[in-house]
Amino acid sequence: MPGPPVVRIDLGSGAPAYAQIVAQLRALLVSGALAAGTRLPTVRQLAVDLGVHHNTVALAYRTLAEEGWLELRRGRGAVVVERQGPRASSRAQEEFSRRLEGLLAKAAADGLSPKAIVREFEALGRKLWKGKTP
Amino acid sequence: MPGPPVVRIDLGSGAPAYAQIVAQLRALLVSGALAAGTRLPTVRQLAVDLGVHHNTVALAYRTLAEEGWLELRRGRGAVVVERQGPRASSRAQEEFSRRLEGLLAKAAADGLSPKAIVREFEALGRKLWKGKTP
DNA sequence: ACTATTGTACACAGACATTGTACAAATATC
DNA sequence: GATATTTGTACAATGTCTGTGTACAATAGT
Repeated sequence: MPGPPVVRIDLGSGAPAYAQIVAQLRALLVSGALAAGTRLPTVRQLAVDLGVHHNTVALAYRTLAEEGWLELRRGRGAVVVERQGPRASSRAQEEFSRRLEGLLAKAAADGLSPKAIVREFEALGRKLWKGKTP
Repeated sequence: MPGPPVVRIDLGSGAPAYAQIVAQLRALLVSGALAAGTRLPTVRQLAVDLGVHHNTVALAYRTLAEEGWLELRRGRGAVVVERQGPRASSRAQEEFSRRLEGLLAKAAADGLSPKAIVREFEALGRKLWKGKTP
């Protein structure tokens, strides 16, 4: 039986390390790959794996805890909890729309074809909603 | 005859102002809404419109100039030029994949339904490739 | 020629990201 | 049960990033 899925970050990507950790763990949480009850690696363990300071991982965990994904307790660790997502706000909708537009434009500017972009989108969609809301 | 399309940024969105300007202008450039030969507003004019410092706009313009979209000259202004986009690198492909995954997961976590997400994706696709590469 | 316009250079202030270090709460060991 | 270990947290220090104030350089207009 495998341990929890691994996180890999890309230093030198511009994006802050803690934000990359948050983004990747959130993807695993949304997809259900990290189900309620799962215990995450300790902040120090994951920090060593990624080559960053444990406070950087701690900040990522705290961010996810504030979103309702994790429960954090000293001495125990980080555990995934049941979570009822919020209702979609128009704020979130607009934010998503603008960020997606920027991302697609950047991809096109970098030479990715519309076909390749659509393919990637569909692949990620299957990955994220793997049997959740088909 | 209308002037060039307007840019609107959202301070308090977390994203840096100059990055928002870059992202929105790049979207207009990719879609062809800003064609070669078009003259952009001066850095000071756009800065006043957006409520930021002109050096902030200048940084955005310089970023787009380095990507090959604009030609900048003192006294003249910023003009859109013909641009041959690069071939897609695997680096760009991976970058896009990870950013898109993070964005989709964030949207899902914020309560957006898969249906709403797909709808937005298709709408933006039509907007960005309006008659370019169908 | 001279003035106005326009992008640029550079130093400064504040916010943010990461780290070093020490601490507090829970658990494991004996 | 006392004690050591494990685990998340608090906080200051440092370097980087963002945005601004101000002055300058190059082009255009008169």
